[in-house]
Amino acid sequence: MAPKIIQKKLERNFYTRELLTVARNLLGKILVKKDKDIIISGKIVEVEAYDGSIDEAAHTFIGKTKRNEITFGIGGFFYVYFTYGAHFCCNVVTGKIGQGTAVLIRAIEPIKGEDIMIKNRFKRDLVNEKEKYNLTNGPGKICQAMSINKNHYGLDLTGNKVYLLDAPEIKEDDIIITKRIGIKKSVDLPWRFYIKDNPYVSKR
DNA sequence: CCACGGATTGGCT
DNA sequence: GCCAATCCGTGGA
Repeated sequence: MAPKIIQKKLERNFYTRELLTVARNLLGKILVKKDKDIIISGKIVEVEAYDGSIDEAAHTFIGKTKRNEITFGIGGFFYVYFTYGAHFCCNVVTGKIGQGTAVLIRAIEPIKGEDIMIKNRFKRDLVNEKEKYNLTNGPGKICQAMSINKNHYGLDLTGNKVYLLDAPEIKEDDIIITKRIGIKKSVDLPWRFYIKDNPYVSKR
């Protein structure tokens, strides 16, 4: 019998490290949302880092506000924000108290509950192969697929509603680093990381 | 295939 | 009042 892979929840010390280290190491980890007995999960395949101390695109560049205050706490909490009057996006808070650093999760590859994600996104069955990848290849799409919203703001990722499972590190050669997308300020920082050739990455 | 613009809430100046 | 860490539909090549 094949050995069962033990999936261990990431602990506080994973998140309290430096922003870009956490961002890169988030690739391949499993994002899980548990609501009663319903589990939805997916492998993280694309992320972007944000650091308000030097990065004008970060929500924390203007300092601490009610909206972003969770990111000034210790790493390992969930920062969910609402934007464009329509979409939620989710982030992992990193670092130590007072920093205002977080990693935006931009794309995941569905693992569990794909049928629920399809229903949440399209309210119907898939009509073609393309839609399969259109399920979670963007930050707003992830939140719609997983039903993540303002109720999940500030959740502790070492808790049991939303958390991350450990997984083997992605090899250096399989990580692509580029400028971030969809922003207008600090556009040249190479703080976007994604897994090479993964079909769920939001753009090539 | 690509480019463009509308939707629509809420945070901040 | 401005505008956003997005998504989707439309229209043209």
